Amino acid sequence: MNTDAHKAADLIERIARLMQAEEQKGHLNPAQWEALRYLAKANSFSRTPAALAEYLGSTRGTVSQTLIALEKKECIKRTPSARDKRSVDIALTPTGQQKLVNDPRQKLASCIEATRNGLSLQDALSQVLNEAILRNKGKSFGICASCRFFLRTDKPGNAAMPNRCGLLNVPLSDKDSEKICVEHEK
Amino acid sequence: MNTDAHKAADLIERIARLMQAEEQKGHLNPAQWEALRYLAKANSFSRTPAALAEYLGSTRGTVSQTLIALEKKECIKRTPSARDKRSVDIALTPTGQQKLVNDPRQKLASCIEATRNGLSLQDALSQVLNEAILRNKGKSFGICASCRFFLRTDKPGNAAMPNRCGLLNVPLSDKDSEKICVEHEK
DNA sequence: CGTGAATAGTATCGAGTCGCTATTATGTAT
DNA sequence: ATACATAATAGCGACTCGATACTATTCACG
Repeated sequence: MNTDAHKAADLIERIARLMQAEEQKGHLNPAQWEALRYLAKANSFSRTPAALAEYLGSTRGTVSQTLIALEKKECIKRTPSARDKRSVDIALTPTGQQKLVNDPRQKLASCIEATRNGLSLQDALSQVLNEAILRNKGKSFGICASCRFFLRTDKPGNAAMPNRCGLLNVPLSDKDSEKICVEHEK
Repeated sequence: MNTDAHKAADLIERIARLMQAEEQKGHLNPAQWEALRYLAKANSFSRTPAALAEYLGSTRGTVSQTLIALEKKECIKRTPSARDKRSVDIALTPTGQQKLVNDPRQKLASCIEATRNGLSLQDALSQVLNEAILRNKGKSFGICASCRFFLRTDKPGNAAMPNRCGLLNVPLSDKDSEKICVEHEK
């Protein structure tokens, strides 16, 4: 049993492992990098320990520890949520944002660029991810603009917040609409 | 900066992470799974701690610990090498081989199969890996038959060992010729 | 041919991940 | 009002991983 699919699975894991070896070299480790990246592109409803755990396929306990480490390194700031008093809002600090400028992932991206296959690779991989999410009943973490709850309300009188989330019933700026969300559904 | 290549890099790491979450569930963890898989497909010259460390992009110290854990679980057996008295030969035990039958990686392979993109994905990813290896001056770990040191000697009188490795100067069976090797060069 | 340098592997330490099992605090449903 | 669900964290044990130090071989070259 050594199909193309198996070989491709092999390659995904091997590339990811070499990538992670790269990430380990700095002051942040792979889990911390992934958390930082997530926080940078998630909307405010999704910047919570629970959502991050879901995204990483991990547990709240583990993520809690990762966040403690990141806070100690002053990359993030945790504040009690106003919406839900059980919950915690996470925000990147300037230090955290600065880290992402030198994200080691860029090395992988540049290798992909060199093969000139980026677009087709992205397409094929997102199909694989969709399939995996479907099977694991996981969340898709798509951007708001592609969500079934997304409402484009284009009122001229409200240019700053032209859209809404129909699930949480909150206004969304154009910028928010391009961020990823825990509640995203196709 | 959010090119196709960046998105593809994102996807590789995210898929790998979900995969690793799957692997964590069993009695073996991701590093141990990768080691087991490597040992199953590496030729005997390549089943050493040093080669495994190179393959994983890790260090000898770390790999040494992983191997201790795997030996405790009776998945592998370590024996002093006859060739080089500093070195250690690693072999899978029947228990170790049995583990691989239920390799959680098969879930990923089956997701890839479902997209019917296995072949092109394999092709694109191996280009990326080659590029990454090139840049990191890493080893390619290809199969013997594709190596510049590989000699096909097709003597009728030696059907069991029809080939040779020109670097290590040893005979190779057809089966050996399909295994991966630390010394592989294109 | 012998000696110094490179190499193979291991031990050990500290920081951190990760699954697991509480535990506390808060929300929700009946 | 009470039971149940959910958000987060604390603490435990096994393990990874980088770094450093150490032993045993092997190799290169003068």
